[in-house]
Amino acid sequence: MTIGVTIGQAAAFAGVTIKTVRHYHKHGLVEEPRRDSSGYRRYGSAELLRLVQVRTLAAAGVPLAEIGPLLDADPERFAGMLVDVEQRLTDRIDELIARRDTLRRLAGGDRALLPDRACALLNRTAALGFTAEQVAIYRESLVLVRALVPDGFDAYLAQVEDAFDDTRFVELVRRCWVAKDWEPDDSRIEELATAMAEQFLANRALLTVSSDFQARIDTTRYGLLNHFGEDHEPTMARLTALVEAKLRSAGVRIPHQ
Amino acid sequence: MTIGVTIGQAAAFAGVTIKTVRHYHKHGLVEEPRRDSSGYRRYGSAELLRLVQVRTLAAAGVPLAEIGPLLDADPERFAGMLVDVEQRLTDRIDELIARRDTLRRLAGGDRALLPDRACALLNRTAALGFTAEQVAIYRESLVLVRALVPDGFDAYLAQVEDAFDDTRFVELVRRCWVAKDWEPDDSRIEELATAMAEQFLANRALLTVSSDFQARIDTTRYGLLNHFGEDHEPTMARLTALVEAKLRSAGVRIPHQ
DNA sequence: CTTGAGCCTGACCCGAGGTCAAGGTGCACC
DNA sequence: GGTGCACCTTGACCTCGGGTCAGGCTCAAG
Repeated sequence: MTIGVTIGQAAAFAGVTIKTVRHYHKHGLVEEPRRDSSGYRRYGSAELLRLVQVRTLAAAGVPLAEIGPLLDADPERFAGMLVDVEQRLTDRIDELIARRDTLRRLAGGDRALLPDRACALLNRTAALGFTAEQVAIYRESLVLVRALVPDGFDAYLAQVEDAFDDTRFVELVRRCWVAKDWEPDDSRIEELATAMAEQFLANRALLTVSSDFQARIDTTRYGLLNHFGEDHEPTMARLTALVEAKLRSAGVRIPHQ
Repeated sequence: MTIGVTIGQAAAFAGVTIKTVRHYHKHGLVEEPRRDSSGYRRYGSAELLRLVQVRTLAAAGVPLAEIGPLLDADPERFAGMLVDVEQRLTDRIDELIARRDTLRRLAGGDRALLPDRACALLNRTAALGFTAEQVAIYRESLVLVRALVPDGFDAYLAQVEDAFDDTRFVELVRRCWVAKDWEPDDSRIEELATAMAEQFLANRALLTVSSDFQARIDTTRYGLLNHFGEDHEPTMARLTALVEAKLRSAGVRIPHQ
């Protein structure tokens, strides 16, 4: 009567492959069992127990290099470490659940990149009558701002929400979008810049940015005026410059460049 | 005004390392963004979106090689594949939860190797007055039987549970254990073998093994008589041989060797 | 003008196994 | 007593998803 089970049976019992069992032997996690007359490994319950222990810990995400010392530690320490391993496992489970939620957002474009609050803002922008292109550009600016200043993003959103409550300001922004297609030397630009600056000064909340935000956004532009492509939009560049100049001369500190 | 965010900001936004972003570029998962005048990569919202998509799928366990085709598929197929990915993720979560439960069993030896039902059986064995050593040997036999014949294990347990209800049988088994220390030619062995065979014949249920079990256990011994170390226990070997002979002459089919 | 952080490429390294090759064993069936 | 066929042996190399290191460039601040 040959005593003990073969490597295949041991592997099946522990729920791993034969190769994995040999891997564990090679790394000293499970001692090599005795061999039968033909050189086959023969596993007894002690080795099976060890194998199940190793596999369970490995499957829980414990690196192989840590498993040996862990299993060889005295029972007290072992129990303590088990609690730790369980905690790590729980964290991983929670993370996977979070990933699954993110995955669901993936189906609907924006929601993968922006929090619900920002998506709501985009919807509001659309409802205010801005064109699809305008909304898309604004969306891009939101994504980039969030990437640039993750910590200040919530404060930024709050400021924009406030701005949207200022109907005169919204109207001016709409006119700025129209101005995009004017010639850079159109005389109405001067007029629009004056109105814009006055509105900013009348509602100073539009200008306040958190110090955190301010500190890091120097190279970027503030509020709704911030948008890329200015290189290709000389009219907008001129409008922005005029508004900035007017605000500065009214004593508002605005970073240059 | 430099447009777009740097690789570090993009990586932080997506929650990966810089190295990982470059890895994705190298494998064509995220297109290389344009570079600024100094050769730095500059990411726009399109690349950020793609990056978040890739990271989300990768974190959900989708192999990198599958992610490209998946994201480039038309929206309908994409949605379908997302469901599939989500299913895989759910499976993994469930598996991790199961692992966590197994981990808890690791603290208490037996429970990592044997189902609760088998542990209960061991406790019952102990309560019936068998010594700790006897219980330990029986435990080992249970583990090995489970490793050898995983599918037949439940049926085997059921049979043993029945056997334990047969008080005369239990008494005989206890006497067998005592016999272990007798000389191989002790005359009481003959007597004991006769009693054992009679009991088997009186309660045929003790002999029935599921065909599934039977088919694969030929090289092993049946029921409680099955235990290793017979090589070192000539007395037990003789007892077993006598019982088998008596059963065979009574017409019971027992595999040889 | 230096300092420190961030970026560039490229080559090699790592964990946890998987794959392939070339051969020995055990057993059932003809 | 062959002959499959599944299973076992060792050893060398491969894979995936990155990490690490080296050597050099760029940028903003003090």
